[in-house]
Amino acid sequence: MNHEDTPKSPAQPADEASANNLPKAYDPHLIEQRWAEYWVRERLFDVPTPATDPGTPHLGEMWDMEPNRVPSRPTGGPREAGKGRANAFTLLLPPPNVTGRLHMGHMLNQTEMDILTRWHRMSGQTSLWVPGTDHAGIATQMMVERQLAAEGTSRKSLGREPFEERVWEWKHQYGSAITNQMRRLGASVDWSREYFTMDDRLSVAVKEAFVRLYEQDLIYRGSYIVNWDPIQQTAVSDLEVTHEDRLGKLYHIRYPFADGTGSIVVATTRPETMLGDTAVAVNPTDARYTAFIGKLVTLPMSAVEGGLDREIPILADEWAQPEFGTGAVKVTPAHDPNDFAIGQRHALPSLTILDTSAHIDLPGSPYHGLDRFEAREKIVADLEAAGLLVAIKDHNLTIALSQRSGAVIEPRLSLQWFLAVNKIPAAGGNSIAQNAIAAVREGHIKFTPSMYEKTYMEWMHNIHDWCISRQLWWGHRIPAWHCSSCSAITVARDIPAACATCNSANISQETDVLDTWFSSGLLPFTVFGWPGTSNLEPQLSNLTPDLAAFYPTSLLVTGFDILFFWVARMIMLGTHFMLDVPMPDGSPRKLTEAVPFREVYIHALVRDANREKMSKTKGNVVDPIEIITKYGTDAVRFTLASMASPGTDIAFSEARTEGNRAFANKIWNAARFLFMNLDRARQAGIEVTLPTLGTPDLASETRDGVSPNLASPTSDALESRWILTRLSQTSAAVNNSLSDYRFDEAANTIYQFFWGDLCDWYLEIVKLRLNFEPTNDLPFPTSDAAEVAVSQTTTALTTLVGVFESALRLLSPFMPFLTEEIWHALYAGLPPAKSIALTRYPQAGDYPRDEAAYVEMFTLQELITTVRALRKELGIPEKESAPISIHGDAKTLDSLQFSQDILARLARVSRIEVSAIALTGNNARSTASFDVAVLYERTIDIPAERERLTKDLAKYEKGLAAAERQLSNDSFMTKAPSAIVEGLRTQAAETRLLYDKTKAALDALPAQ
RNA sequence: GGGCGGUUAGCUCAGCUGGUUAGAGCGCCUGCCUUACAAGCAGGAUGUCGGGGGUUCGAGUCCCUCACUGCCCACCA
Repeated sequence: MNHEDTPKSPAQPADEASANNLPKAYDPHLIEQRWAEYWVRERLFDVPTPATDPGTPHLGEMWDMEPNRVPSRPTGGPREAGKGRANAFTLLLPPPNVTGRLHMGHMLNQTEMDILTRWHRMSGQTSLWVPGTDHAGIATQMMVERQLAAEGTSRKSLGREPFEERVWEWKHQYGSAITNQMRRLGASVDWSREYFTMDDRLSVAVKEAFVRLYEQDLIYRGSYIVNWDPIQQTAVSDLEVTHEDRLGKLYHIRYPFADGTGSIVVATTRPETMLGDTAVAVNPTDARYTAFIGKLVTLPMSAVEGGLDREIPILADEWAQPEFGTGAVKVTPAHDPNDFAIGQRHALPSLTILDTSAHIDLPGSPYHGLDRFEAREKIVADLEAAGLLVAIKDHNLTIALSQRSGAVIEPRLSLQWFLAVNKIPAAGGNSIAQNAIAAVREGHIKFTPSMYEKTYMEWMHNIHDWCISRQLWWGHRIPAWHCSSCSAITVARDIPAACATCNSANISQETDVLDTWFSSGLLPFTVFGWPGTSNLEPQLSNLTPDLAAFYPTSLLVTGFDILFFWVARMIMLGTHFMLDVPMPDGSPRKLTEAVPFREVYIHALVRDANREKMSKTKGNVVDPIEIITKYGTDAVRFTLASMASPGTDIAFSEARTEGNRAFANKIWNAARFLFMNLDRARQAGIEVTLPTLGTPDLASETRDGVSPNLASPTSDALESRWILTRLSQTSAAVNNSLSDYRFDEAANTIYQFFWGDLCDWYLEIVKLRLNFEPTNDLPFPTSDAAEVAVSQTTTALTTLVGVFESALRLLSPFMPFLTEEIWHALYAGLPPAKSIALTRYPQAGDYPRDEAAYVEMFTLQELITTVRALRKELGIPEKESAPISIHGDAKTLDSLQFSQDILARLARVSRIEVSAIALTGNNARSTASFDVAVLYERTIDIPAERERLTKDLAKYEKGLAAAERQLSNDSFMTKAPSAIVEGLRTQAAETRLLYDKTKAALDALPAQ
């Protein structure tokens, strides 16, 4: 911890930890970078593939593998997800886009994952966190296209292959920006397993998945209405479309009957699509129109030259709703999903009248080449001129926008590839959606918070086939070849030489690529090597050693925004493919082992301090790197963790972060205190045993008992017994909270323990026990004094170091940098493990509990607090000591008798008198267990005192009344559990006592 | 149009299966540079738990209803 020099290798820190060379204020910059690099360089969190042992991969062997070696699994740590399963905790990082920059959402996500991974690792599980990045089709393509535009060129003028090369170049140059930012956060991932979704091995897997689904007849190609983004010029899935309410117009347009006998008025929001109308529909029950059914109308564009002069039928279809508009609807099958369905029902032709950029595509017509919105205006004007525009009404409509480009979605009939999610495979079994539903319904996947299970189910039950093709260049190109001779399609794993149908060599590969989510939906098994490379029996070969060891993954941590995009797709594809992969023992895999993960933890959105969604346009985006630079990574991590309560969004607060930086500083200074005293001890020749409880070797020996290191030589002083009890309680609470993903509870518990218990009380008391100059100022009168002092100092310091080291381990998953730094310094260059992250997580059973000490300490704290308050009220100067008088039961007095030195130091008590009678008056206060008076002559502020007492009295009176009402209520007495009744009785008695005392004090106040 | 949340101190939020007198951090007020820490220490003030009704011996907690607010889903021209 020598910060004056150039940073030393963290593996060999300064020889001696000394308070002298520690800066007074904690400066995260001096240490964070160093440790982040150390963790990566030393490969501390890598988990190698288990040795191939055909038949039964043996995870037990992994315990001997350095360096991810952890103490044996203690009892009371994380709950095991599946019984009888290897002791592994596996987690897949939701891959950020290669184009991405770290934002607060990432940081929250990664902080939570890192806390859990570090906790599981320290709890004795082989913990594997797999990182990677996503090629993010559209986003990346856009990024490079923008770059090209700046250079005055374009994707199209470059051509497909040079463009793809260009994107790869971009990826190699900038693609690691986000993972480098991750390293800075201290994410304890296995970097040796880092993947990119377009890596060769993953591309092979994507191809394999596609081909298998095609062979199973679950992928098909067809012409359907899809959501078309005219800017990107590609189809997008339903999920990539957002809806916005806008005020629009409803146009009433007259369509004259072809026979000249009249007309019908239709209502539409999109007059321009009438160019593609092939029918008019009315409801069969609509009496206004039944007579017209079967008649032909002339498309009113007939006045225009260009082949638009056509007659279309009026037909009956349930879709037309009499109440809406005029009750008659024009039908444009190629440009509206509903109209398409009507067209299907009535075998109508589909006329595509817009090109891929949403311009009218009708050569020869006066509208040709116009943008759809320009065309609308012109058509409306023309209709009006022709006297065919009946009305224009305001109309609230919902428009569909492309999430990525913001373009108004144009429903467009086009040839796309789909995944049939509701189809029962030819070979039998369940549909993809059915498996995905069963996996959750049968409890093989658990959602936290559980309400998301409902959301998931709702969506999955109403799911449509998934359009998986995209008209992009960047992505996994669909492994299908079109034959120009017979137009058959050949789908193959390897580039085919000829058409599989007619054997023609005139084949060319499909130009579409796959939806990015198709490849990321496969990740939970493809990252572990699926489909395998061996040439064994194909199905069996799919079980790679990594899959055997790590699939299903334990957990998925993510935001709800990708619940459908990614989570649902992983469940669909995971259950579909993995059901075919045998278990390590050769038995068929069941659904429970086929799921991609056993649990899903869904976290909140990070918003700004005003609860506004962070967005670039609003300019309220909080850059995590900026905040980290300002407050330190640990402080930001701790802030996010402490605010991450399930179900509610996080309003990121800089004030909170500031508070947590103060917490880090507090710990830093507690460490300085510790090192200062270790220095003194060294100079005084006192030897302090460093704690080994958390180290791998000792942990296995002490797993069921109390560490000999902490139990002995442990001071039997009250504060020692108390702090160990608190440590045990805190460990229990933190482990419980983390089991339930209650990061907020866990963080707050540790905060309270470290600051409240350890620093505010324990450290202050321990100062009394540390005495390095036995000849001076000694409270012991005997000649053995020096010896006693040395032994007391030794045990006190040993306990202090032990407790502090445990607290560091407890905090380590939350604040990995700070704790790593101090922990290494504690061992002065000879740490018992390479990292605090490889030590054992504190367990309740690691520390002796002493309930009596807990109660005794509570009374003492109450006394000290009361005396402090009285002193303040009496206006006693801070530095001045004062005598007190106590009245209480024998037990209380007895216990306080041994704590006189503590009272003297913490409450500046110079002398203690015992009073046989109750104490009242303006210098006294009462609690349930004692009365105490500070003996100090000073006039007090009588009105203020009267006000305080009156307030108290009212409070007691109210409480007493409530309690007595309850106690005299027969049904309460008979129905309430006895513990509650007893509790209330005790409380009532105490309140009565306090009431009486307060009343007496009030009466004793001089009148004014 | 369906569905799901939220409403607790000035601010941001806890409060688990209903059970003693509702908590924390920040902010605020008062006094302290007490030799680990002023990014600190000590003391203090602050709530008809959104409104109304109900169930219960007992409701911040369960039910109904209203209000406000946020989000997700949705093919009504």
